[in-house]
Amino acid sequence: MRERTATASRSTSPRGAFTVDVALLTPLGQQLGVLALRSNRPRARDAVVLPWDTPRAGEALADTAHRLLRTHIGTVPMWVEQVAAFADAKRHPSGAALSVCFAAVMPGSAVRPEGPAEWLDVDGIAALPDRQRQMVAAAQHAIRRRMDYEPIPFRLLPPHFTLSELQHIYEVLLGRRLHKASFRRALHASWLVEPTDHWRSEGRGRPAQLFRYAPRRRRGHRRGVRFDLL
Amino acid sequence: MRERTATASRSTSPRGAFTVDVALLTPLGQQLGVLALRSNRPRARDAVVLPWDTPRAGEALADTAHRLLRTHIGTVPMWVEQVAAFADAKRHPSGAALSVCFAAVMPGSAVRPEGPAEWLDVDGIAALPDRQRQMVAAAQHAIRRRMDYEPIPFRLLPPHFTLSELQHIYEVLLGRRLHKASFRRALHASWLVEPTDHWRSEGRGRPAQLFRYAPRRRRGHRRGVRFDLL
DNA sequence: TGACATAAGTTTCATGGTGTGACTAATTCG
DNA sequence: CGAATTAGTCACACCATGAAACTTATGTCA
Repeated sequence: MRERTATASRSTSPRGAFTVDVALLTPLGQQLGVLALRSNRPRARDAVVLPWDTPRAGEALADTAHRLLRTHIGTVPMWVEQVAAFADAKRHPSGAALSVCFAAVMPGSAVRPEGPAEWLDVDGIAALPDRQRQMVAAAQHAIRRRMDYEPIPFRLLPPHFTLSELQHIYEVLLGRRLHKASFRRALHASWLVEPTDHWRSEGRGRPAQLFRYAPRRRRGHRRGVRFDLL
Repeated sequence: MRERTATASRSTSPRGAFTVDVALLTPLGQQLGVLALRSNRPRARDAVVLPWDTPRAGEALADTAHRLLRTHIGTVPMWVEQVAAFADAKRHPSGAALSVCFAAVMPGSAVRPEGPAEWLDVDGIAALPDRQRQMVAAAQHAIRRRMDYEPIPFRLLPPHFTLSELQHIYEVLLGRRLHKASFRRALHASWLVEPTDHWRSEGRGRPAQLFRYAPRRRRGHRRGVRFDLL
C-alpha cells in the first residue's frame, strides 16, 4: 500500500498544501459512473471520496494524477486532462486549501473494481465531500465540451467497435439520445473511422460491421463563427 | 500601495503556497495585448511580469483575481474566468510551487495604463517568466474555445456598437479574417443583436447602424454531434 | 418452414446553413 | 462632379441537418 493515498490518511496533510484529485468516469449501463473509494469507516463523514493525493517533490500535476490512477486501477487511462483548481471554503477530505481536479475516462467494464474502489453513479454522488461533488460536475461538463475537439469517445472503446457502440458512448457522455442516420452520416463525412472486414453477431438482429478509429487527412477547413451556442 | 503585489515583493512568498495570476487581454490594434507590470529594475530577470498575488485568508480564487484587477486597472472587467493551474518546474516570480491562471478581457483603449502597467503584444511576451508565458498562451487558447459558448466579444464593446466593430473584435480574438456577409448572416439568424435608431459616421464611408447586444428567446435547439473539429 | 421480432444500415426529402463574389448604398474628399 | 471608402445586401452553388421510411440480415418460435 502506498502512503498518503486517500484511504490511508485523512486530514493529515499540512494546511496550505494542495491536492490533486481524480474524477475517473466510465460508462455504467445507460449512465456514467465515477470511481470512488469507500473508507473502512462507513459512518464517517467521508464515507466515499475521490482518489486524491499531494504531489511528491518535483512531481508535475499530471504525473500525480497518473500515479493515482495507476494505484487504483493499475493503469493510466488513454485520456487524462486537468479540469480546474478549486479553493473555496467547501470541504475537502485533506483539509487542503486548494485542490486541482483531473478528469479521466476509461472503457466500460462490467467488472467491479477491487479493493476499496467502486463505481458510483454520477447522479448519486451526494455522499462525496462538497468540493469533490463540484469536481465531478465540472469534470463531466469539461468532457462534454472537449468532446468537440478531442476524440474522447474513441478512448472508451476497444480498437474495433461497431457504430452502435460508438453512438452509445456518445449518448452516455452527452446525456441525450442521438439520431442514428445523422450520427452515421456526419461520422463518415469526417473520415474518422475505417471499416474492417469483420462483423459481430450480437445474438438477435443483423450483424454489425466493425470499425477502426483511423482519422484521415484533415482538410484544413477553417469554419466560420457559430453564434447558435451563445 | 498594497503589500504582496507583483511589483512590491519578489520571491518572498513561502514555498508551497500558491499564487493567482491574471492574463488580462485587450484588443491592441490588429493584435491582442496583455497587461504586464514593468519592474523598476529593468535589468532584473523579471523585468516584466503578469499581475499576481497570493490569496488572503479565506479569499476565493476568483476574488483574488478580481482584487488584482481592481488594483491595476481600477475596475473588474466584465469577463474573468479561471483557465488552469500550473505547477511544473517552470520559473514563476514568486517561487510558488503552484499558480492558478485567470483570463480576463477588457475593451480596447488607446490610453496607456498608468503606473508600472503597460500593454504587451501577445506575440512579444518573451520577456515574461516561463510559467507566465505558458499562462498567456493558455488564456488565449481558452478564450478562443469559450467564445463558442459565451458572448465574450460583446464584453469588449460599449453598449452600442457597429457590426464592423464586432467583427473586428472577433477577428482579433480568433487571429484570422472573417467573411463579412457570412458573419452578419449568422449573427442575425441567431437573434443576438438588435438594431437601434442611431447611426455613426466615422469620417469617410457610409455611416454604420448601431446595434445593441440583446439576445432573444433561445429556440432550445439541441444540435447533433460535430465530428469536423476532431 | 414461414411469420415475426430485432437490430444494422441506407435512402430520401425538405429545410436550412455556409463560403464566395458581386452588387448596391451612403458618405467624404478633391 | 467623380473617385475613394466603408456599410450593407444579394444570389448562387453547395453542404449539413432532422426526420421518417425503407431495406437487409440475423435469431426465435410456432
